Amino acid sequence: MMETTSTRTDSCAAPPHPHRRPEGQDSYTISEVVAFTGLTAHTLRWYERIGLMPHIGRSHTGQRRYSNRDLDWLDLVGKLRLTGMPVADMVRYAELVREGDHTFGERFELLETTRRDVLARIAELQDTLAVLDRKISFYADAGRVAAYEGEKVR
Amino acid sequence: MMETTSTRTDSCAAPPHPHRRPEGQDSYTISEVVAFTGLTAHTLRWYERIGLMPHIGRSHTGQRRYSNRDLDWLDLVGKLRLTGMPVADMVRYAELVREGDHTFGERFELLETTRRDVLARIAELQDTLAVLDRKISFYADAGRVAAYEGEKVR
DNA sequence: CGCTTGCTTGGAGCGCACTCCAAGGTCATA
DNA sequence: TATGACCTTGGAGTGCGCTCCAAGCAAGCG
Repeated sequence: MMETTSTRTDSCAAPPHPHRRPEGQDSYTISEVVAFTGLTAHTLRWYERIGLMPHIGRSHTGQRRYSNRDLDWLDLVGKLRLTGMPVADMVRYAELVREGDHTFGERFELLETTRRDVLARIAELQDTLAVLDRKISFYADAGRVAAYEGEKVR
Repeated sequence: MMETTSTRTDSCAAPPHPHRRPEGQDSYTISEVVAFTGLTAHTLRWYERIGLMPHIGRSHTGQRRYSNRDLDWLDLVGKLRLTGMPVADMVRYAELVREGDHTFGERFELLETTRRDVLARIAELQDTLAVLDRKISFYADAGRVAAYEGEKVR
């Protein structure tokens, strides 16, 4: 078997990074990174192609060797992805990082905007949760009483 | 102009349904529903085609006339959409509703599963928020000090 | 009557985020 | 040294959720 699709380990894993090797020996193959992140090798290569990752270091024969730093970046990308941030925006952020220190302000603003988006999203979800709870208790205790959908949803 | 793309009003609108007409006179054209929901007419027709909406009532000339009930259903669909629930699952739920009372159990379970998903999603987002906050304060008070990305992200 | 606006349909097209393929080179173990 | 797992590339394909198109019908208006 090759190119495993998603060896995503249980998400209730340990907090830090149990698998990482110390600085200096931090050189991971793409399949190791697949195992750590749950991303596919395809996706990792694609991230690099579109500029969402820096160019990854290579072995003497041209194979990718990821560093701890690369893994940290992937962690951040993973988090940002969870917020629903478009890949294009993350690429933009990556570009700002590559461009150097004079982009600090812009990066800061991008993060702040994202933060506000996340807060708004959480609020939306909590709103939805309320609707869901109402509907669930409706089903739970109205048992099977004439209860068609759309009835006092809100 | 026709087929406006997104006349989404500010989301801090009034809680109930300021625009609705009383039962008996609740007959809205597709463009009215577009204005209410922020969906496009295309999307509304598509929802109907794929079975996410029941077949909508028609005028004597075959034009769609939405009822308050239809609007309620669209509200629910909008909420479920916010949770990230796939359209296919919402269609499944719609089917269960059409199939009648004997699907109560299954509907209940679907809602409960969704509820758990939403809770998990909120937790994820809060986790992300913490990362974001850390990074933001890093940018804020480290000012412009050597601060490359991936540095102690977590 | 012609013009505009708004609605109808089936089917094609689009943007995003992957996802996979084909052809070939590399590495570790027996 | 040979087998098989793993890696490389550019480019094509997929699935989702819309999004749009073309052709045509119906109503209102000057």
